[in-house]
Amino acid sequence: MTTYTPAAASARSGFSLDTLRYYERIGLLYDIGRTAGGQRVFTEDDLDWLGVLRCLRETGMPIADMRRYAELARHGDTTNAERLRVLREHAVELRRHIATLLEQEQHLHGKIRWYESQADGEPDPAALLAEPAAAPGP
Amino acid sequence: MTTYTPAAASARSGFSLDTLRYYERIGLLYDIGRTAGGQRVFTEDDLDWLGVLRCLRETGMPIADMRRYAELARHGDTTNAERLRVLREHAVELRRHIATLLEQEQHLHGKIRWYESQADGEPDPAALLAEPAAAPGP
DNA sequence: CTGGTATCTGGAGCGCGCTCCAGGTCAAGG
DNA sequence: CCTTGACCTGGAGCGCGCTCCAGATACCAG
Repeated sequence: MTTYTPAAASARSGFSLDTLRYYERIGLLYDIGRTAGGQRVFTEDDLDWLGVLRCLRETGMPIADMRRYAELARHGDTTNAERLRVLREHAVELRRHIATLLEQEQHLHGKIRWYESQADGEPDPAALLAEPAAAPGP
Repeated sequence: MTTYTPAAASARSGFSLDTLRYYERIGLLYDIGRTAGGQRVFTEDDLDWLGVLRCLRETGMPIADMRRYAELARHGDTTNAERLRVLREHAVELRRHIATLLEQEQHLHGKIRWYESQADGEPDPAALLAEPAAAPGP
């Protein structure tokens, strides 16, 4: 069974060493193996779990919620239904977030187009009176 | 010319009073009018500008960058080209961010489907040996 | 065995983006 | 007028998610 040193786990997961230790301390990582001397030993499964953490983290789940999820995961398959609930709720949140980003992206491109039109029509002095802070349209 | 009290500006912009004051202190808001007694008076243009700030903020632009943008805006139309550059760069960042969110959303739904399949096929004991931490597919 | 690098622990510190507070001033209704 | 609620300033405090540090220990190549 392949195992990984902390440095390797850090490289593969993309989390810093300090973050890995921090995650263990606060309960996001659990049952991490140790050598006789007390150094951490990461397994493939640990790396898979870190992948899950990365997904949740990157999609904006707060650490507190991730702790709840980790707690459920630690308690075995009897918590599957609850875990499903958590993930579904998070997916809804995520969708909302993406939606507002897409919306604001439109505004942003509206402003960009406005500036582009300014660059093109530069010699027109009347255009300079327009309000750059305002959205280009009504 | 319509003007707004701080409370009204807060309500319309969605920023708290404290945030509006904070934004003025750090230079995101500038040339905000005052009454004889020193109370702020917001104009329509100020609210438009707050809309811009909201867009940039919600799309994840750091305050430091917004200050740069505000500084440019404060210096009139001669900075249009630079402002355009800033917005374009931000739009690229934003696109990248949305892309990773959409990607991770797929992972998330993959995990959700996995849990759903567990719920359905519950009586199969072999399924319980599968690793919930791992992504369902390759 | 020895030296050098990797890792350990507990705890302090940091950067960001607000948010709250104290102690006072302003403005509008009665 | 006078009260009452909105607003003012400067500065401290906070929640989050790490990140850094000191001082000690573990592992491994030579």
